[in-house]
Amino acid sequence: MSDESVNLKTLSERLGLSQTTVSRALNGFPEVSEQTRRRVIEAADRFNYRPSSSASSLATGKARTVGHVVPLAEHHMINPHFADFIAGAGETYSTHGYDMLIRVVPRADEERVYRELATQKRVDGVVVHGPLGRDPRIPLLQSLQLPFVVHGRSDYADNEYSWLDVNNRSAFRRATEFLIDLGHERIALINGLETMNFAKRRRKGYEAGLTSRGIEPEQRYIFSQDMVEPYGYEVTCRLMESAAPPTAVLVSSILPAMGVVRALAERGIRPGTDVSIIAFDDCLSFLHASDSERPKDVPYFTAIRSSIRLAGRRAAQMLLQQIEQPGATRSELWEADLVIGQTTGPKSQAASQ
Amino acid sequence: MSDESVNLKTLSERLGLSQTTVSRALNGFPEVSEQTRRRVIEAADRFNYRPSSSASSLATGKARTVGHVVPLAEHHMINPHFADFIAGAGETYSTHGYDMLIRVVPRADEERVYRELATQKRVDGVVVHGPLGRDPRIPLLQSLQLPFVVHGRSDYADNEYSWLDVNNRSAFRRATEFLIDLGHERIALINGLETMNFAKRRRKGYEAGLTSRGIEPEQRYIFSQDMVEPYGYEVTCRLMESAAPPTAVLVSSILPAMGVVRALAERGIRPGTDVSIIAFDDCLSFLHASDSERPKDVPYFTAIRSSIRLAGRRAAQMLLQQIEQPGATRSELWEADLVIGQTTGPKSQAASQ
DNA sequence: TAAGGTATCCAAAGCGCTTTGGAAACAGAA
DNA sequence: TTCTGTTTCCAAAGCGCTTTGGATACCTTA
Repeated sequence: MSDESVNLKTLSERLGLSQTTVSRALNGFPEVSEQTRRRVIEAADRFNYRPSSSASSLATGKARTVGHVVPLAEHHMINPHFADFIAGAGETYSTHGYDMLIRVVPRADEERVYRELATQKRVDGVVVHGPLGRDPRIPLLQSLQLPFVVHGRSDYADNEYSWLDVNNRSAFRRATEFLIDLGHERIALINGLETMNFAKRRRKGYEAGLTSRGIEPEQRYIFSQDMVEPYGYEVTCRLMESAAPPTAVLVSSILPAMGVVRALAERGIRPGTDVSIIAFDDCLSFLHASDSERPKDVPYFTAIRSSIRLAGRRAAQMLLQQIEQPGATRSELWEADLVIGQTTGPKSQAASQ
Repeated sequence: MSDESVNLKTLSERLGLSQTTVSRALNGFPEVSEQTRRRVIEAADRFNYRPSSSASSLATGKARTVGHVVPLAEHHMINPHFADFIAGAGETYSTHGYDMLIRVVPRADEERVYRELATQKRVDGVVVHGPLGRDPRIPLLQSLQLPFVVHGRSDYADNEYSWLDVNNRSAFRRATEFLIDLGHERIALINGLETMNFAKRRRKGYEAGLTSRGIEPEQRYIFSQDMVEPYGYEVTCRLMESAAPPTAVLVSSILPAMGVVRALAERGIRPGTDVSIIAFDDCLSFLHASDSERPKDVPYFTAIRSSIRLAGRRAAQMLLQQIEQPGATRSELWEADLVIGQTTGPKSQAASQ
């Protein structure tokens, strides 16, 4: 079928054409007749020709690759939400002929890695994950002139950059008010680490919800940690042993929420009946039924929902757009949906005493 | 500090040396004096010089990149275990100066993508995820001469290739026998999709365990689906409503196992006391406490445990080794640990009637 | 002193592609 | 017929690196 390696040179020789013409025919330039173009394309896939990516990116200066630098947390936890975001972004890249480059590095090496990616021209742009309060990566990338999109936001009032975020504040405020309207007053917040910007905004929303209904936020109901299952479990155990256990909890992710459910189950406390739970649901694929065709019945968790996979898709689109026509920074703020499931209900009589 | 773009040419001009010498100094060749080498290295990082990756891979023919092709299932589920595997592999790549390239593509495009990666010389090797019974990717990659390591195994008796796998059969056999020795007889298997090779081996192990103790496997206790949380929930609901509900369940992943717990909790059935559960635990980071320093107390799930993150690390090492000295295929079969937690116990009297 | 080794360095030829600046061929217009 | 404009193609110069095949200087040794 095909020989060793067909490159532009051998292909053009076989066709009796110059490399220029073949290259132009394949890349859709107008200065080649339709007839030869067809001939070239036909030969190209008969000989299974694919341009060497390193050669073309050397020649063009474009890598047709975007980078994702994922910091390795101290305890080597990798954010579980990451997989779905990556899946979404990856779909977009694939359909646009881009590749995804991932570097897993310790926090301390991040800056070096971004510098490397930029000066090596390894990637045409990057997606920034998990922005901090005033994230140093943002000015860094700006100074490196590397296009980027932030998934989330950082607190730079004066600084224009592209981001895609969920309105965490309003989502948590609405959820809190929803619980209060059900009669709940002692509402716990099981939040993520507040070094993450989104966690801070979520607490703000929660507090705004409480104070809007005349309830004073209390420190003993607020928790902040890595969003893993055992965290939800342990916090709930402690809360339920405490003097005035909450009648509702607001949880920053489905993962700790499952821990909450487990802790309650051990104590015979029924979610939705005895204690209400609202979780932030990133629509992680492994927590949802895989046959998406089936008509949805009432979901288990009452949740504030926003698909992280769609976010990945959209963030990737925004980045590609920015790469292809530089300069235009654009941002999007998504509202999350409040979806009523089985884990919320009016404050129970038992708990109210 | 530094000008526009420093490349080999400008750097060597500033140093008053040839490109050859500078290149050799930086790449540790012996034919350059230690003195000039130091001078070159010092200048290189003063000017923030980094060789263009496309140029060097064009010149050397090596991409210093490994590929992971992740197939997009029909229902767009991305395997949750994937994130931790990738994290492990990514660490290894980073410390060895390799990059990780990920392509998320529909199943139907996989072959084309592998061909592309190989003929473009985009990557030096690939990791194959989730091998099927007789996975066509294996002969394909062999014919493409692209180094690869399979995470898992495929059923090619005659065919030598590198793989890294957990001994799923023995793990599930041991777990089954453990349950039988606790007095259980009606043991359900909540398995993954049997198109995946590992799921088949797990069922074999389960059946071997049963028959070794004189129990006939029964179809009604065996389930096979995508390993998501709702799957465990629904199957358990059905099982518990059935005429002869199992007194123990063996679950192929922690994710459906959480669904099992949820279904039991709803019915007031206590795991470990009324019904025993053993789950296969890939040590997913988001299900474990993030402070790994803390002395472990008894884990919640009794589990057959094997860290998928370590597997990722090891698979990456094996691949890099194979890339750097081609030809040597090597394989490893890991035994999983049976870790006793709180979800197993002797068959309860209530259930035995 | 000359011959032979060795330690340093360099010019130039690729790697496989894109793209600039024509050239050739052919058409229609003067 | 000659001139201008189009269409279609090409030769050659990069892109930034590695690497081959010397060259040059500096020591040894006979």
